[in-house]
Amino acid sequence: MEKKEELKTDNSMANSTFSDQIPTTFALSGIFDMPCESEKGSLGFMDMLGIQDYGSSLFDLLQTPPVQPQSPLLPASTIPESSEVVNTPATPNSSSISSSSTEAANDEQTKTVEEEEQDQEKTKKQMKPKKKNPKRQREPRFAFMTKSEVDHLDDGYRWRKYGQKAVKNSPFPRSYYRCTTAACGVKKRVERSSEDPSIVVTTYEGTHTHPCPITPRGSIGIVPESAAFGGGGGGGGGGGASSFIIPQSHSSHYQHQQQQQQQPYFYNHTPSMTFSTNSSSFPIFLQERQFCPSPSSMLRDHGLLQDIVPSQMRKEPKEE
DNA sequence: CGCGTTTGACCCGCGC
DNA sequence: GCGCGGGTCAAACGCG
Repeated sequence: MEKKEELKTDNSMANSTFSDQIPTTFALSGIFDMPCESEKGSLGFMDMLGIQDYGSSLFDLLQTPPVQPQSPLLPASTIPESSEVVNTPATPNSSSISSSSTEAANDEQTKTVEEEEQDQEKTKKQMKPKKKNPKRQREPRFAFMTKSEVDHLDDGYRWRKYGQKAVKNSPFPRSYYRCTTAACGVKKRVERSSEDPSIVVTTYEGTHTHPCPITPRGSIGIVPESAAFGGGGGGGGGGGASSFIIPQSHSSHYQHQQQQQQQPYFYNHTPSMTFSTNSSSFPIFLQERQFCPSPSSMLRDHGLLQDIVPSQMRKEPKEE
């Protein structure tokens, strides 16, 4: 009962129009989980940021003391709370590297005969395509934290909620979303930080196999904040969510790098992955695992990674 | 009627 | 082997 109320409240937030729920400040971070085998070889910007491997638990991440007392990208004066939390990469000591989140990335796989039998045995049990595949590969994952009142951030795609679970050690539930586009198996998890309820942790998993339904492929890229605010999310019907704009012009560091590199933040099939900013929010991307050592593969498909991560940050790791 | 959400049940992996 | 926690399914329900 109480739980129900809680969830209702949660939903009400998510369903609110982003216009009145629009967060004034966004602080972001990202987690990448590439289905690579190499555990230690490659280095991403995770190293650039002095970040260690992340575990699968986002809460571990949130609860981990920051490596950097204060990120130069996040003026604490503006976002005192989030700056601490959001810039909270796992410390070398935070051995929350479970990396064992056995995601059913390939749950679309065909079932084996054995599994069919199992299904039959389980009579009323819903047939689950999940199999005991020891090498279950995970889709690339990207997570970031957002300081927002709204749970479900509108990234331009349409999502359908398919589940919600209570998260241990957290009063807030975790919501599971799936891209509504057929044949697109991208999933998204949204949960609110128990430490700081104002922080929403969104985890994307997989790669969209289609252009953004809201922002056509060609028009995506660097979205002007104002435009993104008014158009990207709002127009999208992404489902009562807040749009978010990746800040660019306000981040001196990023801007500087960008100007130097003259490379856009986003790549082709970028959804309108934009993050709102009030001149005080900065995306901080973290890598959960590591990048695939193959440069070509990186360029080809990074999933959401290539959508969001600045190119210079995605520079292929020097062979180790 | 179509689409999205809610929610309880189920499945699976992991740790003990 | 068992329990726990995370992830998913699908029927029921709500809404436009």
